[in-house]
Amino acid sequence: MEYSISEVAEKMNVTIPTLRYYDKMGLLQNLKKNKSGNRVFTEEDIETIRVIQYLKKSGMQLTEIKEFMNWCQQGDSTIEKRLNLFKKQKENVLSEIARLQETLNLIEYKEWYYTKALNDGTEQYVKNMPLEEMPKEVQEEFKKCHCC
Amino acid sequence: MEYSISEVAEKMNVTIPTLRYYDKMGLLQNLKKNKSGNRVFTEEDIETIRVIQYLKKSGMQLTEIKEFMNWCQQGDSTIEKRLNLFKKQKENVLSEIARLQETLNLIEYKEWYYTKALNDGTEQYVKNMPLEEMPKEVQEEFKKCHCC
DNA sequence: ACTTGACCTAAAGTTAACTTTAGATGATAT
DNA sequence: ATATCATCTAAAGTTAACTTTAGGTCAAGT
Repeated sequence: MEYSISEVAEKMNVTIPTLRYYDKMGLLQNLKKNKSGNRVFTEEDIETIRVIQYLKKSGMQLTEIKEFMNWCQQGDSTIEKRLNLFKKQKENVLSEIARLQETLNLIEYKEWYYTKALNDGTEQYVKNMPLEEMPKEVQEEFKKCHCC
Repeated sequence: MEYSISEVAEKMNVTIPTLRYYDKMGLLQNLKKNKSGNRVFTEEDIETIRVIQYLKKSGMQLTEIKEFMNWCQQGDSTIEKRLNLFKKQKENVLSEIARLQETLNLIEYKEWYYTKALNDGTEQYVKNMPLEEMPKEVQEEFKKCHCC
């Protein structure tokens, strides 16, 4: 099955210029064109786009992704490099998740804080609430965060 | 306790120009200066910087964060707005975590894939491995992803 | 023959969040 | 008195990842 650029753009939720840009940057190294010069995407090209999107999410820049795509073209001699790359990106994603979890903790503290303020009709009481009166679910490290 | 800009930069792991930039953008609305015009940071200013960092992590832009800081100055009339903001950011962070978890699934599949390729000394076998021979831990959705 | 629609390229423009530069000021050390 | 240091401002520069613009090609429909 083959797809036009507009079909791929819709399917993968990117714009057409973005796909052209990726191609121009060398991220879609196996992408073919038909006789009138239009890009023709295969299932494999679409999988490549999916991988690009995940690698971006894992914190890689397009130039790094391009380098990875070069390695893929070079065959078995680059297997170890590629494995190491994925190991590194795994660490990256894990620490990113941890950081987001921490962010969630702050946000949940604030949610509790402003819910109480809304109930009271004023920030006054929750702002001055002694630590020991706060519920345990409210994260310890944010209990003193009353700046805003 | 009060801090100079360089102390805060080190403590909060940002550059001095970034702190000046945040101040100029109106994100540090209570920040004071001493008689010779130098910024003097209190604990509360530092907490504000911490909140800015988390709000950024939750996906907000600096202009949106500035608007939130304005609401904070406006007092009790904006409590509901602020609560709703945190509710929205919570959803944001949760879906961001979900997306990263999905990214992790792909990466773990690739880790498995390239570990096998490295053992084999070639991609050949793992690339052509029938689905049913793959370990269950390798996520269903990536079993067909052999593009790179 | 002509219009339309989907595609193309090359090049310039955009955006957010900084960073860098240049030049100035004030407090402290020699 | 002078040098050093940390700070300041305003303004210009940077970067990545697109997006937009301008002008052109090609195949299909009327």
